[in-house]
Amino acid sequence: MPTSEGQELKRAGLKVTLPRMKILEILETAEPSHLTAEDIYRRLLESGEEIGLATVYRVLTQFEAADLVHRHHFEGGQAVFELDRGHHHDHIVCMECGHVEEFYDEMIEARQKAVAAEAGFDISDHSLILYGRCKRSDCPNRRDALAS
Amino acid sequence: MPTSEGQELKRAGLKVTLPRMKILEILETAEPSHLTAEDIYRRLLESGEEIGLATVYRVLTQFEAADLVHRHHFEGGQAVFELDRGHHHDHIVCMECGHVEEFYDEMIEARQKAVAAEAGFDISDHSLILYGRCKRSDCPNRRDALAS
DNA sequence: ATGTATGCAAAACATTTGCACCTGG
DNA sequence: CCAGGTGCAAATGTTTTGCATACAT
Repeated sequence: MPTSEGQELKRAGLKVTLPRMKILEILETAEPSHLTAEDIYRRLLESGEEIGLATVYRVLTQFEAADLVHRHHFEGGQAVFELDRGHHHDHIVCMECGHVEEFYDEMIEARQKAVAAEAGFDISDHSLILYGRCKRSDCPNRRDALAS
Repeated sequence: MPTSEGQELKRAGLKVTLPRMKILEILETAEPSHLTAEDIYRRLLESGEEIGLATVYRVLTQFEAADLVHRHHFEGGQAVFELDRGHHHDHIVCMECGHVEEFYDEMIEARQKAVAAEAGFDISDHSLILYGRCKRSDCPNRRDALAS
């Protein structure tokens, strides 16, 4: 019985290997869903896998090329990776606790297109990130400050 | 007679030194107005100044803290710096030639605020970058591809 | 003078790459 | 079996830092 991970990999034209399976599995079950390469590496080690950080980067780069994941450059140096679940969205990042919230706004998307057309650009991608503070005390995912 | 650069530095609470003056001057007269630290370093060397790259980074970081400049993280690894001329705007970046165009859209700004409020965030900053291709043949500022 | 800024070289990081070995189909 | 994938270590590219010297006030 082929796993769903295995099928996804084949569909993407990638050989089904253990590192790729494991990394995909981590991305699929990750909570929160935005992880750095090191986050993934650490989780692999924790679950006893002998996978190198270089492989994590290589696999993530392949996944990105295959549109399985997106790479975001939030503030703080490290890129974060997120599984493409088919629904485009933008991000709000809490600079106090690192919590990431997703949103999608039809009007913003439309205005972006209009603005690009006006400027004579063919847009292939965009990045919209709001930085701020979530006022909730139950803020999950507390990690080192992302703030500059 | 104090130069305008000198006054700006004093206003920002920074001691008036030659490296700071020169770097501020480069930022003020830069065309295009988005420069990497290396861009600035190269221009300093070209005009015969003996200023280290480390100093360029230190000064830019201080300028950023003093809100004299903004630091943007376009794709391609290097941060780019831009003088704060008092008018907030977002960016369209051509992935073929690196040309950067600025835009401001009231509706997008308004929607961002609304979205943030809905999510319970206090927004302190945001980053909106559109990536694409400018179709013009007279595309200025041709540099190494920024594309991934 | 005196505390801060600077230059240089070395460190710190995130990420990529070379290469010998291992593995999936 | 054999192309491609992986681990490790070393290289890369950007940005930061330690420290002795130089400078602004």
